[in-house]
Amino acid sequence: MAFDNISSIDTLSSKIGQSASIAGWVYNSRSSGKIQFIVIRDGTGLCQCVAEKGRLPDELFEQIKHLGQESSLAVTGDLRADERSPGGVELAITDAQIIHPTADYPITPKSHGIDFLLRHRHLHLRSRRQWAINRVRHTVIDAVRRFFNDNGFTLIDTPIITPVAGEEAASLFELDYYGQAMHLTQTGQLYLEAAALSHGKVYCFGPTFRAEKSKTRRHLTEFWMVEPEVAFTDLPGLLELSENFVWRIVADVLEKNRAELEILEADIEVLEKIKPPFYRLTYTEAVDILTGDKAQQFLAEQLARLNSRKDQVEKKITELEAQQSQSMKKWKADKIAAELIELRGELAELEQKIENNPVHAKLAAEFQWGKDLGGSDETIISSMHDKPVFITHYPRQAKAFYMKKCPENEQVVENFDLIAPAGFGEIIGGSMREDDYETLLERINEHSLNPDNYSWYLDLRKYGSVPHGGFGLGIERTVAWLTGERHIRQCIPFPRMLDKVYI
RNA sequence: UCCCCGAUAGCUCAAUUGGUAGAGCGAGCGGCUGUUAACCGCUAGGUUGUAGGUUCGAGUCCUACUCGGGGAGCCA
Repeated sequence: MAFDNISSIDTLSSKIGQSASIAGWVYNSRSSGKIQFIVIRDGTGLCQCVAEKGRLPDELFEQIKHLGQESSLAVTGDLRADERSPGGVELAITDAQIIHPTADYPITPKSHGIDFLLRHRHLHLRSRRQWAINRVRHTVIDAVRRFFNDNGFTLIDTPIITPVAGEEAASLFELDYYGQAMHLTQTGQLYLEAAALSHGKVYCFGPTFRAEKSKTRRHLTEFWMVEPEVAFTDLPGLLELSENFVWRIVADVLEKNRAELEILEADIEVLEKIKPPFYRLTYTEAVDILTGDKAQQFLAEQLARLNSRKDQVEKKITELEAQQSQSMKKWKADKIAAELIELRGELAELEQKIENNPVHAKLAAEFQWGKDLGGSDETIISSMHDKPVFITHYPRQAKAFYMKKCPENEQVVENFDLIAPAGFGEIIGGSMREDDYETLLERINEHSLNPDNYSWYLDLRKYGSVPHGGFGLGIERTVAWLTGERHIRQCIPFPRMLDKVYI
């Protein structure tokens, strides 16, 4: 069989009534004596293929019957519309070529633990959920590039190997560069500022590395970040740029990946509401919310909801366990056992949240003006809103040396974070940059940094300095937010995590 | 670095008070012409993470370690 007559599955619905060939892998198969159903995936979709005894050679029928999951094959047959097929189109097999029969595929159609799946990441990428997430990721990245390219930005690639830290954080991966200590980049920003004074509007997009000891669902040691930098702008201008940018990403994903979002059970209705203007809070206002009655009340309500759900789940578990002790049909007993496993999982998760709730409430209530907002604080603010929230004007002492002091209040800087709604948390961090030579030098000294390491960066303030600023958006966090995936390790094909690289 | 939880068949999980380690999926064989994580029957599959301890007896209790998950701090 030549492959030049192969149709991709996503084009089959326009060919109903015709004969077609597809090539792919066995996603699932069921046999029923003289009729077999094989669901084939080809990277563009799923197609249920039917082998009916008599319509194809007996020998082939037997071969197909014994095909394991993920066997590769090409099949030819007649296309017909059928509601019972997953894609609405069904292929009645008349011929097939088995390309590579597979036995003992490790990832079965039943559930698996995360450790097992990550050890089999090379195969896990074929699963429906991972497939859908990676398609959304593709759209997000495409939207990012299109947005900037369509709006007069020039792509500037910044180095991955850098001699100095972008921010003073010590948690960088160190590299032996011909005997000299270098680091893997944690931001392209400083270089981008140089480029912005050449092109006006620039962006960089690439992998970023952080050696922080953060073991949470929001952290990876290697992740992708896009960073625009704009000359002649101000903080309101940056906020407007960010919200239009995020809006475009959401709109593109909604337009191009509706099917994927449905597979992922993402909340499409909520995403459709994501339109500018986003909410704007200052850091001080955010602190007032956190330490005020509103947040405490919100958390108390959340706790009540969690507890009532916990009671429901516990009651259900007790009921099912009681049923289990009675005699019953085997299939029913199995169903109850499966349900129990799921409920116990949910119960464990609820208990964790119930345990964390008062801790988060305490952290929020006792929050002191001047600290950076913690993960749980962001989650609270995030959960209280249905659209992304900007938080601006953080205390100077909590932020990086290059952020521009606010002219009206020198205790704060002109920066912002964008918090995704519904509890996901920060997806963007950005600021206006200090553009005055003397002030920047002061700030470098304040942070006990060596000015010699920043001489070229300081130079930018000596020759035609202008007000400028930019931000960074984390791709994996954005994908996690849009897809409803709770952990960002699922939002990059091959995740690198604290102390853990599987493949 | 700290706190909590866990480790039982290839995978997901059971195992009552400390008393003969089970089920489903997956694999193999058989049956079934409309299945949707199909179903039904049969078969194979185990050093209960490692090391020690308590006990007549340990998957279950104790100690240490290893690995994994979640969270805090820190950070994007």
